[in-house]
Amino acid sequence: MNGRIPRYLQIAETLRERIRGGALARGARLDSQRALAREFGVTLMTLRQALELLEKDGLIACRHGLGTFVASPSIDYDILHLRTFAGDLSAKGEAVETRFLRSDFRPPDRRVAQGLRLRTGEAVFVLDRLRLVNRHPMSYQRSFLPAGIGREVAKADLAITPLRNVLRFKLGIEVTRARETVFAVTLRSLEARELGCRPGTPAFRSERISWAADGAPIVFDRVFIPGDRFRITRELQYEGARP
Amino acid sequence: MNGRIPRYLQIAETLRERIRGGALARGARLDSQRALAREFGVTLMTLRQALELLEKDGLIACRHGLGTFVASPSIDYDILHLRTFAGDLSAKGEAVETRFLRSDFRPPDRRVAQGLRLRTGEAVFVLDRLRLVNRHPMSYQRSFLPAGIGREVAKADLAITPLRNVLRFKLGIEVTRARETVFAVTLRSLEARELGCRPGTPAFRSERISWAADGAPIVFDRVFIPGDRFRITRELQYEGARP
DNA sequence: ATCCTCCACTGTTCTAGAACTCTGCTGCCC
DNA sequence: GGGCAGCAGAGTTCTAGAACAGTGGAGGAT
Repeated sequence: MNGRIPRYLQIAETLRERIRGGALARGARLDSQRALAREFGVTLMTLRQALELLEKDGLIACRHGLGTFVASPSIDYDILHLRTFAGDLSAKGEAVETRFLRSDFRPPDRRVAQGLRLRTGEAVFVLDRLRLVNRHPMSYQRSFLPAGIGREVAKADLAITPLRNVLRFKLGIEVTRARETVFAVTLRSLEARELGCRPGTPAFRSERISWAADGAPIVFDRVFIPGDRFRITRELQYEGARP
Repeated sequence: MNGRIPRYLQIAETLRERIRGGALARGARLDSQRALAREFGVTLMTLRQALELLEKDGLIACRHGLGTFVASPSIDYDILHLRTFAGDLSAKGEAVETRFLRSDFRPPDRRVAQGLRLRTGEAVFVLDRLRLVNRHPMSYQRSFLPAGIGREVAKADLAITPLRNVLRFKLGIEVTRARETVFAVTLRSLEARELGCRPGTPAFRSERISWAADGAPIVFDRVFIPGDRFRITRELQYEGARP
């Protein structure tokens, strides 16, 4: 029956804001623990409780004798969870934003044509988007849709409406199955430019095909995510002998 | 240059022993934090540091106003994809071969030291192996083990005995839990040479920590897999209403 | 120039309390 | 009997220090 928030949680939140807001750049060193304790008017123990929280979240890294540093943001993606990428991120309290770049009708490459089961010569609707987490580019996503669906989708304002919602509410299409394949690649100049990194940067390339209930392929997504901003995590449990 | 072990680590180890040894049954309530602090002759703060460790390992659960309880080991049987990412490809009917490269005792880097919960200065047993599929190098694997375990493991003929079997049958250690994290990287010259590709080749780097039933870290595996030889695939099923 | 020792600064561990909240029970009051 | 106030005992948060331990640089010795 009490709205009281522990001091160390408040401090953690304040520091989190500073990092998120850019007041503390990645790799920067925070003030010493003693200085921060003075600034917040708490003891070392209390401040350290706050830091431990941030460290557990991977936002900072403490190094004995050196200082406390802002970790380069790397987002964990639990591959066993079925949530969409954006959903996973927003669940972690990050500010996720999708920026519409451009759309077009174009002939697909062979992988896309095969994935969407198109006849040769059939054009597809191409949709380029950029996902930002905490205002930093996180992934460059190019989606391909069959021309028939694409023509309907193109009428919607994709700058504000999520593609999934357009499919579900305007077209009544429900995605029920998907297959995702992840490759390790290096970025080429086009993707690197959009993501603000150098060509040759290591990255994940994810390709996902989504099917409707009737088995018709709906979307082919191709996503590029720089390796320094992302990682895939799995927790494994082995059954068997136990104490 | 110091074998000193913090008091809270010693206490955590003692409690771990009690749980492992059956002195504390699952679901049993531990003595109150104040009583335990008295018993070990430390302050509440120090004792709580020990409890936090055990809680993070999932061995105990603290409940405000009620007490501290030995966690009942909850096994997730619904996670059925237990095959490790970098692990056995043999199930796919490929001719898999493991080539022993070298082993050594060496000081670990920071990531390894942290993952294995080592004190600085403590050396680890390093084991380098190459996995070949159809006689082609597939992954370069470097495993790190705590020195105590490593000394026993080093006595085995690792060129012919799988590490997992050495742990299980010679040391009686059963891995019950693991966490795997996958990064996108480019290969550096050492790994590239072993794998027979050019430096700068895009690759997956997988890091896995494996824990025994009592929560002790056993192995830190670091695996490099060139991107042109491997990819991760997963099937997703969406059922009914989803977020 | 090179090595080494020392030192300042950093994070880390710990003491000895005090006051707080949360939970379940007990006993009073109706 | 039913409800509710209070209480005891549990975990939680916090103070104000002190001492320990790892790092890297400054300055002296060689």
